[in-house]
Amino acid sequence: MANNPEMLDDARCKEIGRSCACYNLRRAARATTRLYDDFLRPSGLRSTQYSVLMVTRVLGPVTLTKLAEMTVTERTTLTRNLTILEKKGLIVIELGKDRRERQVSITERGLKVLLEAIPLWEAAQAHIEQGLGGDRMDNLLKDLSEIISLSRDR
Amino acid sequence: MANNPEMLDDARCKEIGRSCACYNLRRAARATTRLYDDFLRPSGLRSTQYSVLMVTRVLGPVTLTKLAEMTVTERTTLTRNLTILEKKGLIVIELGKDRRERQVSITERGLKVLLEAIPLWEAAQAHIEQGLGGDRMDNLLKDLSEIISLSRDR
DNA sequence: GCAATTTGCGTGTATATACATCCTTAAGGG
DNA sequence: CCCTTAAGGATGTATATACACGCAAATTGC
Repeated sequence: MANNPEMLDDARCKEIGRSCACYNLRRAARATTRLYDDFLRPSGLRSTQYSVLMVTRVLGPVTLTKLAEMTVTERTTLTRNLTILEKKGLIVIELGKDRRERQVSITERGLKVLLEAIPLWEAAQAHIEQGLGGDRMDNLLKDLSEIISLSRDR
Repeated sequence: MANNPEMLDDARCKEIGRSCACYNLRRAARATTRLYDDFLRPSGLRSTQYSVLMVTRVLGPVTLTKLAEMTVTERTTLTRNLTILEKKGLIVIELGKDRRERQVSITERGLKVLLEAIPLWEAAQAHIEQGLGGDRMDNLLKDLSEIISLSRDR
């Protein structure tokens, strides 16, 4: 493979386009996001909102920073995402004992919406899982997990 | 596995969080985007901009719609992304023979910036590729391609 | 116990993303 | 040729994302 930094030929560019982890992960993320958004539409939740709500449900009252770590999201991004869920009445954000912290919890209404959304999510997930096959799916999830770790430590 | 739509127990929620293709693809995409953005910073390009520029370089003068299909992006999203690259002088957008179409081409300046960015991209890519291993990487790219196909046909 | 540092968050700004909707141009049908 | 339909784009609005920067509270060093 030519690696001359002065070279910018067609074949080399095509290879980069084909093999770029970031490009292809982003493309796949956009594609699946549209699929899941489509299925989730009746619930009024977008894919991101569904995920954040579900993680909040699992982690119970949890700080913003912890939630950001779990979801691999910038704190400042999550602040804005949470504001939307709060306005919808699906979560509450309260001051912790440590008054710098914000404790995030799901509300009754949030649980109700989540319960409605789960079958919709399952339909989207089944579409992908059945198409890809269980083994490939498990493998993919492991690879994605590894990719996250690799991207973090540098 | 319990599948009762009334159930919302902890274990089931955790399983959903662990296995959701959309959630995990988005997390991985965010993680890699930060990594690649970090490496690409000296070039002044973000990951998305680098990708669009590279695809434009490969496809030559290409219409907006075609570019949107390739990158799995909404036409309306790409319109805005391209505007930024145009303002930077890295691409030009011209009317085609069919005057509804917009023909997108990379400029000399765009080629120059791309040439600077490629070694930076290679460093980021190497970090992932070496960490994951060539075989797993190839496999991942195939899976992502399949995921895109699956997400499209419904 | 106070000053310096660290930790946890929010805001300003820019980019990225998509849907609904509208405009313009091309293609077809008679 | 005109009318209808389809195709290609742009704009309005909302959400998603991240970095630089600033603020307040907690922690640490001495």
